[in-house]
Amino acid sequence: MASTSMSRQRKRPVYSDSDSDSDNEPLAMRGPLMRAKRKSSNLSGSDSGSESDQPLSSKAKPKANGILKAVVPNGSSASKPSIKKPKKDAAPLPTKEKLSKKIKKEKSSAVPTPVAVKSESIGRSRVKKERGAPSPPTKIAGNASRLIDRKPLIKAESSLAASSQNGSEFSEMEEDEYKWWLENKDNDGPKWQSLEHSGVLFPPDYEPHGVPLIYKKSSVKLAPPVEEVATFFAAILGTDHAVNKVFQKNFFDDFKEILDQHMPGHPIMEFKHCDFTHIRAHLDEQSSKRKAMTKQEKETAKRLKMAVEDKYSFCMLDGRREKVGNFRIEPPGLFRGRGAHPKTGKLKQRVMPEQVTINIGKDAKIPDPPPGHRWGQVCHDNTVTWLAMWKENINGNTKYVFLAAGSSLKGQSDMRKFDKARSLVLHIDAIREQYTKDLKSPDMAECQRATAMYLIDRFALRAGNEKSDDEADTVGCCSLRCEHIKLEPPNIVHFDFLGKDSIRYERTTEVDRLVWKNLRSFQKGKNKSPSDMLFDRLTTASLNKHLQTLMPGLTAKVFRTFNASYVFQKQLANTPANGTEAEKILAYNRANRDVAVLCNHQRSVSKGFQGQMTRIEDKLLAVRYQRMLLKKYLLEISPKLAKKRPDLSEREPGVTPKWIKAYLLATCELDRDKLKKKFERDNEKLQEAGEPLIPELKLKEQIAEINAREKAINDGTYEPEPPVAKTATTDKVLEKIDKLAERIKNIEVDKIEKDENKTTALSTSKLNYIDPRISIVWCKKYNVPIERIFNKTLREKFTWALEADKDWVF
DNA sequence: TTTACCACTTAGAAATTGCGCA
DNA sequence: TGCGCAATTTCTAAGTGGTAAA
Repeated sequence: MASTSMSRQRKRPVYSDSDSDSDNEPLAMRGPLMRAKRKSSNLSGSDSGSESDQPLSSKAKPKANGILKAVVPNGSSASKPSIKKPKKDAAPLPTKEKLSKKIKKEKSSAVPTPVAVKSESIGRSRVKKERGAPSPPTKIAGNASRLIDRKPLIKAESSLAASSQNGSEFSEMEEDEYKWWLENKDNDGPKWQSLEHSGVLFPPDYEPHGVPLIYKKSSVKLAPPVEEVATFFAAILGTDHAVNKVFQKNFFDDFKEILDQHMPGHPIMEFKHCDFTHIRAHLDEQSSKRKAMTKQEKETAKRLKMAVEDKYSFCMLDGRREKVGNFRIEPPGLFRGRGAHPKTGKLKQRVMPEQVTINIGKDAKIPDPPPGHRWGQVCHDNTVTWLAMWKENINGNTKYVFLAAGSSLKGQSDMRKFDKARSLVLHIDAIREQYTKDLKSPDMAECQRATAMYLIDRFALRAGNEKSDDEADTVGCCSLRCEHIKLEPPNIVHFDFLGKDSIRYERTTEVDRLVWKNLRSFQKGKNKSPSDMLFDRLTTASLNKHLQTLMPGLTAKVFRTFNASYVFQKQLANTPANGTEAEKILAYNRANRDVAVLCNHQRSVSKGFQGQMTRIEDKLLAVRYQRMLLKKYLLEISPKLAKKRPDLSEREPGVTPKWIKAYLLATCELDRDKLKKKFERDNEKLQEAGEPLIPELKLKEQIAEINAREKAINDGTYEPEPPVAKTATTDKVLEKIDKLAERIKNIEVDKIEKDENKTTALSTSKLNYIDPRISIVWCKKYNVPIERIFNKTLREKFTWALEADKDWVF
């Protein structure tokens, strides 16, 4: 909304095709997999899977050998001399002229004049003051208003203290929305003026269960602190961690230490003789008990939990109630490092109040530490946003308690992030021109920097800070080693390395020929071995320092946000304007998926995936079969329709005689089971009521009917009944057929989406990289309710973007 | 200039909740 | 009404990038 960049002249980046086969768009997203999946789609509409209909003006076509070929924006090969100039108006971004109009419009709304802002949450209006002035006291109903309207806001008898005395008063206050985005909030300077909160919530003390560890087939009763650690291991049995040798070793080293300390003279010497299964059985039993609780018991437990957490859930920031994020101190457990983390399995110790620093307003009441304890430190630092912090014992990292994602502080920072990425639109042409020039630089540092910038810009690579030996061996752009790329002339690069969270980045693509030559020279440099740094004259710090000279505030990570949002906006142009809501959402999710592929956001395939796909397939065929029966019946009662509606004579794909037989037989099996269950249930009820039971003969009769049906199916004499009342008119049958058609379409969309999302996680890009205003504007344009694409959490996180004008572009 | 530290964002997995279907 | 699956939420590890200290 009130973007800082709006007053400047905005221009669309020009995607030029240089002689050095430069293709100025992120390429990484154009994987062969994606194309193949698209091709498998049999849906109509603009995103039908036809290559020519594909969204990217610059598409990668998998070559016969599976190599991804980089192509220029118009779709032709970048490496071929016959490159067509990209049509500058083809991109979804508006023209310069339109933009300047838009800017004028935005300019006028960028500086918010005092306006009456309607509070959506409670339907009241209030008048916002001019920006820069302090926020007005928030008007809040009932007791709460007493707490908030007071001036000065926080005194010895603080609002929070008052609220915490009577439980949830504080958090039940009626909320009045504070539209911080209508103010021009300064990034520098203090983050808050006053801050009240209730501190942090500690995990409960350990309660021993007394289940022994089995060592060399003998029971060993463990001392409670030892039992606790053994129970941590029992809890991870069945996961990959439990069989990871490093995890086992690290765990056992720490376990042994606890054993030596609390049970001197214990017999436990080797991990391989430890049997945690009894403890695990106990945990499973506990879990089953929890699951078996009645609805009411569950509700009571939930209410009790909420009552305890209530006071920690909210804080008062500058007199406004804000949600706290992770107010819980992390419980002790085993460190689950990702990938090949050398410390995985080590014991994460219990955090004591004495280790915790509380950050709170000077005038606020300091929350009470748990009885018998004191806080490590209390500070009043308003230049930071955290409410509490402590150091964990595994890596010595600091853990912070921050406000929730939907809070004003996080929202402001988010909006700034996207505005910054958006302002890169204005600089990207010059930046690309500059680094393309620098690719030829005789200065090695400059040449490496330009090459790295190309990779960061085109493949959305992370910066790649250096890491120490006691972390997993993962890399980003600047920390790539020679072994992470393989070069194939004239310009093909195979990337294969582990990125953040040890997620594999594996991609084969064409690059600019100069980039390829540079990479070869960096790789084959003097005495370089595979484990040497590819960019040995480059650091993230030096790269970012250079980026700052190109655009204020520009760092390597801004390219990821910029490219993600830009690609997303562009791909959304493939939304079928006249499609159904499901088809529009499919197009939306596909654009989202393109971004996720670009950013390499992966997820592991869930265990039951194949089974789920088979079930969807079965469901689809079953509905098709129903439609087939209806069509057949309709032509029997109205043979004249055959000419008018040739579709009624069309075969249902996949519904073969073999499938029909198997399906009908499976139905018999299912029906028998159902009958038996119903019979038992009914009789149980009758017995409870003291009424006469249904005789078993009745059940046997019904089962005999099913058996006869089964025999007829096997004999090939079975004639299925049409799934419609015999009295139904032709119109009624037609109506039913149309309904089934819609159902089939929906199942097909589900199936395609499920398959396409198998290994790609869409949520990360949606949450962190795609400017939410693009989605909101899309919803307005295509008349899709925002709830269909943003869940409650996302809507809360992106409240600042909800009012984006329908003409807004990234 | 390098290193350590700090504050924050980004990330996938796991846990929990909700919902549709038989 | 219960079950299975999907969606959502929670959890916390693992990044980035700025700055102060060595």
